[in-house]
Amino acid sequence: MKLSTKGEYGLRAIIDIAENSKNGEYVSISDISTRQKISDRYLEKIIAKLKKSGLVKSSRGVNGGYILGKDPKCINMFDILSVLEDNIDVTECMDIHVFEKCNNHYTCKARKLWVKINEAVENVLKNTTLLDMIKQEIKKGEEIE
Amino acid sequence: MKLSTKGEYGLRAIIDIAENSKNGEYVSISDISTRQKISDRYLEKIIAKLKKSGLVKSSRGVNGGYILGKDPKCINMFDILSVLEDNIDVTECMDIHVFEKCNNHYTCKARKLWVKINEAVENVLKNTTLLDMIKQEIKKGEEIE
DNA sequence: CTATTTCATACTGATTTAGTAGGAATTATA
DNA sequence: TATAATTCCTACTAAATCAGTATGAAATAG
Ligand code: FES
Ligand code: FES
Repeated sequence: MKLSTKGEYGLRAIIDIAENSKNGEYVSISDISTRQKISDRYLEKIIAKLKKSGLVKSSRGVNGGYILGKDPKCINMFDILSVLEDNIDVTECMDIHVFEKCNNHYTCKARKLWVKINEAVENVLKNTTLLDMIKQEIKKGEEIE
Repeated sequence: MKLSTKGEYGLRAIIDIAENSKNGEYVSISDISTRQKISDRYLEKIIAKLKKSGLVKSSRGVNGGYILGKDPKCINMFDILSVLEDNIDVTECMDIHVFEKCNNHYTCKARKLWVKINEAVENVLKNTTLLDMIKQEIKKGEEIE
């Protein structure tokens, strides 16, 4: 039940972009990779997916890099992770294309749980925006730290 | 973000046991494997985990097999899946033992999402009992099928 | 022109997954 | 007591996936 590093690194990367292109500056892979301590070659490949989906836009050449493709409050976690992860469902049999795999799709009791888990996860993902992730939460009593 | 077959098969197996040992009869691996269409050798290994954790009890020899170790309403999905899956958290860094892995555990913005997902999944798992899974739901309008 | 950057494609070692295999121990029943 | 049915225990393995490398072309600012 684990996310791949693509999902993990990719989310960290887009958060990094959101935080570091505040003045319209492009954020380069090398910057992200040093800040996030992730292999730059690997990051390239991961960010390519974000690019392809339109979640980020790019500029080549000197001072190039990436910026968000949309307003951070219009990007939610489901958008991001479904691009990064090959599939986001808990089991194969949740995928309509492989529904024959199960011995008895329609009566299978286990299926009820997969549905519930999927719903719960999707609910979190769709209701959490990129803005939610980057905004500072001011909580009382935390000044001490 | 996918469950392993251990989790999938294991849950189907314990549901099968719950449904087929109604009169105190032990349910054998070969019965489960033919009903569920899962390799019996593989099932052996999976059910061994359930046995070890006390979720099922076994009897060797002729007419042997497995029965539930507890009342199905006292077994929840978290109990079952945490025994079957090596880890149930969405990312490594949710594991306290590997918290150094993250570049900055305390300020990492991505972490907020991992926490939310984990909470949502745990909530479903802990609030769904084995009894919930096996009981027939009578819904109006389904007699037609 | 040159340095810097993304973009595209192919390759690879390590790890994990999903099983298999062989046989010992236990038990009901005839 | 012999036998068949069952769990139990440990080791092995082929295939797939993961995580990352490698190479170099294309674009662009200065
Ligand atoms: S529907 Fe896939 S496990 Fe049953
Ligand atoms: S705490 Fe693990 S990704 Fe940040």
